[in-house]
Amino acid sequence: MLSKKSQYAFQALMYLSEKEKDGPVLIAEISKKKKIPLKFLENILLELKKAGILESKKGKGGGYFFGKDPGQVTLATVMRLIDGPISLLPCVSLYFYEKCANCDEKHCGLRDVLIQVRDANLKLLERKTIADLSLRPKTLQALKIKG
Amino acid sequence: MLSKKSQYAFQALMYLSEKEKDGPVLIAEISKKKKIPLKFLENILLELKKAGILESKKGKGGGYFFGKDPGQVTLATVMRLIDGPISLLPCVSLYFYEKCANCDEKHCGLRDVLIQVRDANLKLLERKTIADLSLRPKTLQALKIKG
DNA sequence: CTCTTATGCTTTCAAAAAAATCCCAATACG
DNA sequence: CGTATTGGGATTTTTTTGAAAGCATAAGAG
Repeated sequence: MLSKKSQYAFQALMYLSEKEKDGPVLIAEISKKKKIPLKFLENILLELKKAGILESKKGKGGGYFFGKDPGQVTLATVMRLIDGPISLLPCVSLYFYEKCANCDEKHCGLRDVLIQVRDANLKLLERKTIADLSLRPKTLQALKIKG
Repeated sequence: MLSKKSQYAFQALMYLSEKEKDGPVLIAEISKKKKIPLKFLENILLELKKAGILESKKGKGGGYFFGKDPGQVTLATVMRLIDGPISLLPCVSLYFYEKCANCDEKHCGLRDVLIQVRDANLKLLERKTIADLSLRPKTLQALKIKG
């Protein structure tokens, strides 16, 4: 399961993505609109900034905004940043690999399945970006039908 | 990520599956062979028993054994039993559904993606069983080549 | 019937992680 | 300068996880 922290991160990123054209957005505004505890949100945004996903400006007219194109920020990147491994066990993780305590990886049936699970997840999470979360398929469909 | 508890559960189930023909297996034996803390393992096996996956017999010649065919016990079942939801958020869970605090499900792009992720996971985890963990593809391949 | 061998069940404890809060420093702008 | 806003660590609270202890219960052997 995703932690509250990464749920908040996604909500904040979606909000920022929608407001992208309006310039910097205040933490307080996101906090209020998305009902995220203010100080917790501060930490989250800071972490996203350190990773280069967001940027910020202090003082009047300041706030947070994207440091890179929301269409370039994958869900997998955000999840790894905030929650760590996407894999179900460290022994199948690409970015956070750790050897199993008590299992021979060459003969572990569980590992084989978890690698398949990992790949299925990555196939989706590495493709989908923050931009995809706002431009939803259903919305696009609706537009198609209308147009 | 899977908890230690469900890792232990899978290891124990794999061990029991291999020893199925030898009759009941002692908790202590599993604990020793798989290096799982004894008392922790007791609780895990008990939980698996309550779910009908395992059965047990007390006294001399007692121990744990399968209550149903290992080929009928899916990984998804075990994971839900021990760790809870397989989905990344409760709002997309089939067995542990809970409404999102602050998002309109009909217009949540994140939810759409997480449903896809859930389905990709279930496709694998509902198919694979404990029996599959022991009878590994590579082993079968080796047998094919030999035979 | 009672001794031995096992599991059953509740409770408790400790450690770690998650979530939230607090404080003050740094920076930008007018 | 003074106000608005983020920076960033320290701290606290809560929840979850991992593990252990202890006594209860059941089954079989003799």
